[in-house]
Amino acid sequence: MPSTATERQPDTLTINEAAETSGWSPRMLRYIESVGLVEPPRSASGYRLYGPAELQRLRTLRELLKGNKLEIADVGFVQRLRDEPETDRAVNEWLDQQAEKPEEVPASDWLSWEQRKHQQLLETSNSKEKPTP
Amino acid sequence: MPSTATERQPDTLTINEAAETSGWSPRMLRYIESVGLVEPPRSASGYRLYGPAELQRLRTLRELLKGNKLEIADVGFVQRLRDEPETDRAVNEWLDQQAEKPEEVPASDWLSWEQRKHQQLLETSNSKEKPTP
DNA sequence: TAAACCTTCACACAACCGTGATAAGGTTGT
DNA sequence: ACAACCTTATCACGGTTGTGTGAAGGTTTA
Repeated sequence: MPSTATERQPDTLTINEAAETSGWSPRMLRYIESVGLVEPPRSASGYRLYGPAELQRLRTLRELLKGNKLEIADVGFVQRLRDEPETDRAVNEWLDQQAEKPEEVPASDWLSWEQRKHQQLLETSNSKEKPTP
Repeated sequence: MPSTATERQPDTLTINEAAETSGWSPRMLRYIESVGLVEPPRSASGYRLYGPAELQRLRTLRELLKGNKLEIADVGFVQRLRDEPETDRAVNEWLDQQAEKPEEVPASDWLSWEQRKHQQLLETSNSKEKPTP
């Protein structure tokens, strides 16, 4: 039989294989995908195909969470703050208000930094579509 | 009777008064304090004393949450990221890994921005003690 | 075709979050 | 001294997170 378009690449793993080599359970791989942290491509019939990049992300995610006392939702929240610079700016402004001992910190430093940051964010973010998984 | 050191300033409110004028319930004022977002000073006998600054923060917090679909814990988490620049850096690096289409974005921009950011953070953060409430 | 995968959906459950209510006890003010 | 506050601590309860288990059904492969 000739090779078709749906043929599996040599180093793409299916979900149970990826689960074994990454340490996550299949259930958690689906959950992590639903949160938007590691979204593997799909085969023509809908199977998740984990490649080396996804496996690497899954392993480093594990270390990230364990090493910093973080939860999956926390990382998802930071991702949301990147996608919504206005929200990020609003929260940071509110927190700045707290530290506002006006004679100690000019605060314009913080503001200009925030502005640079979001400008970079907009310049850098290219093609962030979520095609309704 | 002569004035003592514990005499209340004219524009400091006790918790129930602060609750009425801020819209939060007394319960939530204690909760918000436990999360570390608005920590009013205490009288000699332990009563919370809300001044104009605290009331302002409580009102803007309300708007912040409603306007951005945020929860109290979310704001607390951003505060934690400010207190722990290493954690913030770790999460952002992990998220950068995802967007790493190396031929499109130099990524050194992002890195240098992150470095500027945390340098500013360190320079700016002065006297952040939490005296075990 | 039948086993062994995969898919989504749903029930379950401990742990925590936001919130109220309530109890037991100290403080303030008249 | 007594009412009206304040304090901390606890029970409660619906909602979310992180996780397992299982059902009902498509796909791959021997």
